Amino acid sequence: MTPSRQEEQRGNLGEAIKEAAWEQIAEAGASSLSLRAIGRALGITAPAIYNYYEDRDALVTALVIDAFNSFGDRQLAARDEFPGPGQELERLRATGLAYRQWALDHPHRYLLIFGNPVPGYQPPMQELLPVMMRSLSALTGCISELHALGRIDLTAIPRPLCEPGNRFFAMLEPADDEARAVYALAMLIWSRVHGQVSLEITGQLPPFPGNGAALYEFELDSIARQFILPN
Amino acid sequence: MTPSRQEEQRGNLGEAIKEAAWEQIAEAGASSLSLRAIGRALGITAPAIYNYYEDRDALVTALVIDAFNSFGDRQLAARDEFPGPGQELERLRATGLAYRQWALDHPHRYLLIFGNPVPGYQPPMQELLPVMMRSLSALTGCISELHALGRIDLTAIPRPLCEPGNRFFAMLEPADDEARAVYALAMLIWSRVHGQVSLEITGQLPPFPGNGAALYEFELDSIARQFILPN
DNA sequence: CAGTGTATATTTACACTGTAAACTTAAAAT
DNA sequence: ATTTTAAGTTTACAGTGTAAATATACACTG
Repeated sequence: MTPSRQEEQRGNLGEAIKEAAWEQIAEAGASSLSLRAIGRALGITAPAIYNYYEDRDALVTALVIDAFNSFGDRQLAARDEFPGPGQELERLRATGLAYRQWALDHPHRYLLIFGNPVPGYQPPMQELLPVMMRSLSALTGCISELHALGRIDLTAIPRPLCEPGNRFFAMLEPADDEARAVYALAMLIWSRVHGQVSLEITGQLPPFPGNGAALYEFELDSIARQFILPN
Repeated sequence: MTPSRQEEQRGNLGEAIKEAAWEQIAEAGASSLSLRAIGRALGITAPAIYNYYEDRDALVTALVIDAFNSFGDRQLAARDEFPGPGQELERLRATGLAYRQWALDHPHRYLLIFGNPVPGYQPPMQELLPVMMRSLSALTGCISELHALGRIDLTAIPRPLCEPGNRFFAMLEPADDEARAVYALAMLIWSRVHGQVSLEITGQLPPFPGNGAALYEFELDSIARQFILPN
């Protein structure tokens, strides 16, 4: 007698549910995620999922955290490709290129964490902030390094207001003026790469030479030229 | 005997359906749009909507077209605030500021036309391309003007590939190299403002001074300094 | 070993969703 | 006056998330 799918999966059903969810998201997008369809794929019924995730939102949160970790891993790995002193610019560029490549590799994960919020889903920031900050630390780290080397002039960068209720309050509150300027520049660079990448993966940009990279590399060069002093 | 809501609406139910849909979208976002809830709000049953829109997608398309027209109206109005010769830079900046302001005024409309695709919705480009091109014409017009005045150097701008199947194929196909470079620069500028605006209205950017405009105006200045030659 | 407790599933049920089909009603056209 | 047509309704079906009650099987305890 062959073991049922249910018995095969026993013990790691929580992970199997996430895997099935990713497969479903890869096919039809993040917001058409069906617990019943996940159950069908795993040979269980939909309410069984409630033993592993409190509700649909909790499952989405688990997926978001996984996505942030996957994204953060790539960001940090790209940064560490150029670990030496004197390679600060290469580090920054590598994280920039990795940003787009990860998004192209996992467009639905990208949209899940950086796109429109899933309807009705309120992200629990307390849970997400650590993985968010880790994933952005590659960029902010590069900026900090370059600033410490005197190669970035932060005086003209607008400072963010530090108002409670904002998504990044817990991140900005303990930061001094310099750190806030670093964050602001990171946000500015992030918004540029996000603009292109989000339009590209949603098919709203025409294709460019070099697997679509020409316009993106133009932007990376623009960022370096505008903000990073030579030498 | 008071006239039923049904009788009140008769004759312009098609418009009333769209209005109810916008109200619903303003409350819960674009993808949680319910035909039955629209019917409830109007005192009709859901299947009656099928007399005005073939299905849910057709209603979404009508909403998208309305949103593009509203957006385009504001873009063109902003451009026309500085109609004189010699005001080309002010025109460009006014369209840039109007871009953000319209998004802040109508965040759900913005996300509907420029954000994640609504799950399962395939936009009919043949219908949408005219209103899309009109709404982008304020920006492309400003760039063309400035280029004609010798104030933009397009040589370094990457040219888009013109491949069928892309969203903008019908727009790029008849354009010559110069027009394609204008489009490419427009896409680049668009991706920058879209990056900031989309992050801002989804609450992923911290607030900045001047009603959040400080970082955005910094970007508009960056665009002008990088691409527009003085005089 | 017997019995109990707990974890994990299922079944059932409810309130939603889009939409297809058949039916009713009222106005317009011949 | 009769027929046609438009624009509603009711009914029905297949799907959704999820709450509540129920069944089952394993682990621990007396």
